[in-house]
Amino acid sequence: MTDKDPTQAGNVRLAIEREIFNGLLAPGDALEEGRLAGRFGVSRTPVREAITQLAQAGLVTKRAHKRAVVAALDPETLLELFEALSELEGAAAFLSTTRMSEAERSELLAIHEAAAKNLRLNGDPNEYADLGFAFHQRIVSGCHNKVLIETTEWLALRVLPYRRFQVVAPGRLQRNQSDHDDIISAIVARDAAEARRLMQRHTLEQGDALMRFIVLNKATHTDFHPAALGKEHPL
Amino acid sequence: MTDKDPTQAGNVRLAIEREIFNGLLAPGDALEEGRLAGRFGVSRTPVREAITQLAQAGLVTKRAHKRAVVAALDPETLLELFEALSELEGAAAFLSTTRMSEAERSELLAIHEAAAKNLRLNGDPNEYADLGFAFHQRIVSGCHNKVLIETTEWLALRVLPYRRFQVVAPGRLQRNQSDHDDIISAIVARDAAEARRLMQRHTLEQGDALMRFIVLNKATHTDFHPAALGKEHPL
DNA sequence: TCTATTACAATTGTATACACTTTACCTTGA
DNA sequence: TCAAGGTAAAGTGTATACAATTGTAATAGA
Repeated sequence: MTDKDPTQAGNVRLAIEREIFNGLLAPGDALEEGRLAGRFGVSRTPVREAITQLAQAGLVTKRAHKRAVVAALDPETLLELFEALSELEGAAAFLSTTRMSEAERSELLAIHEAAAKNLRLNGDPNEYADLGFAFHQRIVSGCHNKVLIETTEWLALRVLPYRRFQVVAPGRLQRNQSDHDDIISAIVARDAAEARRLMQRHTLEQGDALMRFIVLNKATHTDFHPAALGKEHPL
Repeated sequence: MTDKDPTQAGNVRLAIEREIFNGLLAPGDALEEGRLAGRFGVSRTPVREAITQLAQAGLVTKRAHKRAVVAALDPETLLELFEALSELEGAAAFLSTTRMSEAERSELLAIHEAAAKNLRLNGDPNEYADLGFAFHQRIVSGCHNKVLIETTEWLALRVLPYRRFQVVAPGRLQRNQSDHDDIISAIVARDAAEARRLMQRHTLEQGDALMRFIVLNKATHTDFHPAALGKEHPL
């Protein structure tokens, strides 16, 4: 357990969050307070508090007197999430174009080039996914608006368990990289409006690609479980 | 207490929320669990759960072993909130222009005209404020994207205690109404891009106007307390 | 055999008790 | 008088016990 947060409720919250992202807890799984309490060696109280926080964050759904379950995103909500996210990331790109410090800009460029190199040399797709995530994250944080950053990351958190699997679609990596190329160009040219337009379209297309992948594979939520997906798709 | 939500934690949460918006609880005020429990006639447990939810929503801040306090928005954060909100409301306006049903559009027009009439006849400013809020709210809900709607309302909630006082600035009402005029025109003309641009600028200017009002009056957060403001500004 | 009703088990919601941390005040010394 | 330390009071964090609600399964009736 992490020792960063002094309160057990916080630790439990992080632990559950981690299990959701790892896939140990898949969307749809029930979160029983008693069982979790036993598993983490605490009483139900901090577990309950952790679940309350996660519910407010949208990662789990919770109705009165019913078991909390890991939020299962139906396709419609998933699309809505990406649409909203695309607007926020587009806005962030717009602001970042003029607000990023020189250091931030060069760091973003370094990440982009590392991703390009990874792609050229057929590197680890997992590493490429991480670099892609870092790319988005840096553009968002570059807008220097804490509220906007928090809000964007809040939404990104909810699609994170799904977003990882977009890269398995054929040709997605190249398309992704060329999108990033264009976005970088706009930022370097200080064309904020163009950066917004490209970033928004890019994120929206990520969502569409993921949706296609889901529909084509008739995949249910649990199929995204890393344990169930790991063998077929060496991500 | 509302009987809609069967759980007491939910009731307490709504009650505290209401007190924050009413001004009974001003930004900076401490939320003591024991005292609130006594006041609402419940134990500390549901109160604590309610506070956890409010903290996650950003309405109160809470650190380990310290008393939770109603979130006090410093001017910088307030500006950031309006900037983020302007992007979201702009995006909603863009989408609503093409997605609103005919019924929704005519309802929006009705609200707008009621506001115009109120202004022409020097009606109750309080009613005008409500109509203005409804105007924004309808444009947001018209985008038919639940995630975007929730996110926008989540941010709007945080500025709500402050947003009401913008109208006291001289000439704000007329300017506000003419902005709404232009937005309506763009929506009626199905010019989504223009609707976005106008809506975004409008919300951003609302924030600026509020900021000016704050700075000019050297107002601290508690000065926004309705009880302290009510006499001077017959809102 | 199927359906509905009822009793019971499992789980959540709330209250209370206790431990730990922080805060405030008071004492004590210079 | 003021600073420093300590002690008590207040408040939060957690555990446990109990109440209330829901899911479930078994039984009775058609």
